[in-house]
Amino acid sequence: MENKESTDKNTSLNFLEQIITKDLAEGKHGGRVHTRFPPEPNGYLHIGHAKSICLNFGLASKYKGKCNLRFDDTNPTKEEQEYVDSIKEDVRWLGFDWEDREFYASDYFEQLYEMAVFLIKKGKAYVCEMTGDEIAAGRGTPAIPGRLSPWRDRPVEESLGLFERMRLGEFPNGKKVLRAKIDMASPNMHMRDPVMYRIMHASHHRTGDRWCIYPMYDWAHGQSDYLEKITHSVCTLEFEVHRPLYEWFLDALEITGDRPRQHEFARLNLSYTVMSKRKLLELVKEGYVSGWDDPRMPTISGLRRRGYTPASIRVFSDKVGVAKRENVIDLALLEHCIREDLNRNAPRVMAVLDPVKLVIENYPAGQVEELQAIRNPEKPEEGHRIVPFSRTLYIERSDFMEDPPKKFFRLSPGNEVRLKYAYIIRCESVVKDEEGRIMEIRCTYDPETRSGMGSTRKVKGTLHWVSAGHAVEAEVRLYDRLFSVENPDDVSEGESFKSHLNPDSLQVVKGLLEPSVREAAPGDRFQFERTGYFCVDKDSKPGVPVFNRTASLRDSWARINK
RNA sequence: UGUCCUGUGGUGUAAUUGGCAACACGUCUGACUCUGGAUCAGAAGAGUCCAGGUUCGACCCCUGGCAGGACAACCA
Repeated sequence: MENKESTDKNTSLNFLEQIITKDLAEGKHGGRVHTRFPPEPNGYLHIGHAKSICLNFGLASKYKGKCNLRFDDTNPTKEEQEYVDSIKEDVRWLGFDWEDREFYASDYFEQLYEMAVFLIKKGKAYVCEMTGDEIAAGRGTPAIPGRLSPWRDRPVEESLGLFERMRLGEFPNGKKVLRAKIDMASPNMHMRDPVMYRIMHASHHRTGDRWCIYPMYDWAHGQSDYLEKITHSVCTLEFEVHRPLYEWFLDALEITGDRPRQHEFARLNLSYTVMSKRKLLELVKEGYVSGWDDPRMPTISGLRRRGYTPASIRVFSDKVGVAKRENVIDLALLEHCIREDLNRNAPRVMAVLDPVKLVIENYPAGQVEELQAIRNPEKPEEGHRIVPFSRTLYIERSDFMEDPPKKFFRLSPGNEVRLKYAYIIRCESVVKDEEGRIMEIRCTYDPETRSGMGSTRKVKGTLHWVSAGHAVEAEVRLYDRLFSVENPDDVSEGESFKSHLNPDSLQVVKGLLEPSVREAAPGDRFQFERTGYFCVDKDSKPGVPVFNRTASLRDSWARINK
């Protein structure tokens, strides 16, 4: 029974793996598996792209194949070198290696041009002189067939000549296009004589001004796959309707042997998150966030800055799975993945984010003890850190209650708790200001109970603390979900997704931390004891470190309390 | 009143290709702890969109519905 289950787990393949396994078994592609990750360099990568990256590179490595990085740079007006650089950085950071296979659709412009000439000669493409509006109008609607272009049956030689002159720059933008001659009555809109080339007098981030005609996605993509000998061209569901066209071009080019096949999977959606580049760009441009790498953004760079690890994102992508049905993944799963990673790997540090002073009346003024605290209980081999202890400390305001309910195990008048790594203390009295706000908690300690002394006394609660005279002040940014509703895209007519922005998604507090964080460098991650996981921000200044909250610890007391 | 795709616990993914549904997240109990985190133990929660059919037997096959999504850029 147990054996059966474990075998099941091992043999349980997702649908793409099943396709590949079958292809391999049938001897397709000569036993090769070759995938590609093909971003357009028109923005920053987000967690949805991470899924695609993990999928494509993961499939390749699982089946001992290769995965290319290919920039789909066929629209110079939207693309920039900055994006190319950030994409490369993000893919690398995620832990994937495309080796020497960094390709660009723009590398194939010449070959694509030759292929187009071939199609014209075969009578399968023609130069059309209708305006954009005319083409759109002539295409019809999904239910109504389109009309034939008046240029559809012009002589091959004429199209050939015109196409060459398009390339030479003799015509202004929009004056002519090259269209595939397919079927204006097809129920599939993409088959109604799709545009293959448009005239764009724009300089390209890689080819400069060498070209003024640029291939459309459908024309460039499949052919690029073919030229790179891709076996499995994996893309998202919205390209499903493009597949017949993808096949048509390959057929028209009379490619009969080993050709790429397109397969679609459902893109990732995350609750409390928007994923479209357009919307993310809007948040950036209109200043709702500080930039593409704002720690609240679902971009790879945002998650990185927030403190997510590459491994946690890879694990997430794995747990999310692949299928063809639309999905909305619970943000809690992503959070679970980073907690799991950081709980195991992040060193601990004590921090007080909402401090209240605590004075130990019977502890000698001026005395300082250097206590040993374990760096990471999950990794004892990492040893200890030193934490100074003194008469005046700060504890978390929420760790004290004057009138505690039954199951409150923290500090309250007359009650005892342990200060982590230090002593058992008892609360003797509280000092308040005129408004009744607690200003100071007065305690006594039991000198026999220092950690490691082997005291057998038991208390129900343990508090974390920081020595007032030694604490390091830090800016601590507490992040919460960017949107306050599960599906921000679900808006009523005329409303914007921005109406669902969470006004409390960022709260900045001044925290007090144990002095060991002085050595922390940007990118370092910690678990603040009893609080959550934090990452040192890239903008951190030497004197006052800046921390981003990666995730909070689950507060069971809050759960009991509610 | 077009074509294509998809419907399995709250969420996501499985089910050896026909043998009465498993795993993960989440939720809820409890135990333990020098963090009430972590860990450990346990529970609730779907009978697989609906209706027929084939079959000894259907999440899986067939028929017909229904629901959701994609597609009408010289974007990708």
